[in-house]
Amino acid sequence: MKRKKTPYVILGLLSEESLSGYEIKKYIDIRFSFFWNESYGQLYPALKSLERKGWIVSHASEDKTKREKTIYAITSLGREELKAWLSEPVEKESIRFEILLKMYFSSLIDEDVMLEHIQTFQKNHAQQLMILNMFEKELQAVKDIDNHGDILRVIDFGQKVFTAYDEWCEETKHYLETRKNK
Amino acid sequence: MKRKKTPYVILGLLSEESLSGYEIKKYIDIRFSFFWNESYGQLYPALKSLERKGWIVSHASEDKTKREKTIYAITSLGREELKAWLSEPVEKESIRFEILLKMYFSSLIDEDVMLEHIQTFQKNHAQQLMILNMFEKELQAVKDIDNHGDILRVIDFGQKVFTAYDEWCEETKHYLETRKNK
DNA sequence: CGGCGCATGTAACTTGTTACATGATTCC
DNA sequence: GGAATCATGTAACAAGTTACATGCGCCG
Repeated sequence: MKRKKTPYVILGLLSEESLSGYEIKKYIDIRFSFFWNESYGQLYPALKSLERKGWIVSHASEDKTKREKTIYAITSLGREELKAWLSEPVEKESIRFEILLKMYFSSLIDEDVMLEHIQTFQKNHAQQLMILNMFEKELQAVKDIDNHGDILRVIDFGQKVFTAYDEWCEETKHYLETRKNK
Repeated sequence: MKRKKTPYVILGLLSEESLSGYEIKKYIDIRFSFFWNESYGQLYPALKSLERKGWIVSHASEDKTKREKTIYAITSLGREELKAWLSEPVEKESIRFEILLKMYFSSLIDEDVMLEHIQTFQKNHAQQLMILNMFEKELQAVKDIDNHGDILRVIDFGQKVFTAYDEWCEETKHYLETRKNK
């Protein structure tokens, strides 16, 4: 059974600090983007639903000089539910790599087109790897965060995987170049 | 804009040989499982829709000793559409790694529970890697398939990535063990 | 003759994306 | 004053999963 996971990302982030919906989205886009994504269409309704269940509570922002926003805070019930979910087995992820599908059937198209695809894929992920390396450096500077080590482990996952991608791209480009010249 | 990709997997497989819906599903489950998946709920309706568009045609199986099945074959129009899709840029994949989300917030739960998660994740992917290694050996034995090299490239992707996963798991297990004993 | 795999399908549901709307505030 | 970003939302749509139904053919 596929369980909705949006509520738990929200709970996770709110377990660290109270945030508005907009801030949660920002947070996910910046920190989690390499392994997670959420759209507003999922996020805002999920916040409403979590509040109805009593897992989170909202209050207006205090800084009256700025535009008011709705800040959400986790409740102790929400914290319990989060812990319960964290303890549950990880569901099998269903991944779809369009690039591999195209590579698999690439004999049907021009090598140069496939090379273009690989090039773009490689560039995109090199970019992501760079960002991760930056994050890692930043994190190593400030060691006072409590889940410092856990975050570094998550970043390391990205670094390992994106490095693997890069190597694959290099080899595959070479393969396609060779195939082209015969 | 997110385009449905099920039709193109079907077209791809049918570009190699004519198959029934059931066979297509089998094929994807076995050969593509590490980077793609389809459910019958997507597959059968997609076949109907592709036939209506004239991208594929169906005919009853010939072997009358066995139970009849509907075999689909790609049309030249379908082949053109497949090629057109293969040439289009690869869309950004939206990946969600539940294991990383749980790792990120793992300070909230017992180390042993998280270790269990990692253990399972590692075991599952080690299994997949083994299967890929098997496939690779099989493929290297029979070199007469036309897109032999492309398939090997796809397999290599899986091998690289799953090896990266395994290393990450080892290091993360070690990290959690250390964290546990302090 | 019972169970498993072959074979095809669909309805109900859940999940996720996109596009749009609205208006405030900030920065140049 | 106009563009960008902050901030919150929703309706319509698209995509994907699950659970179920049905029946054949083969093997032990």
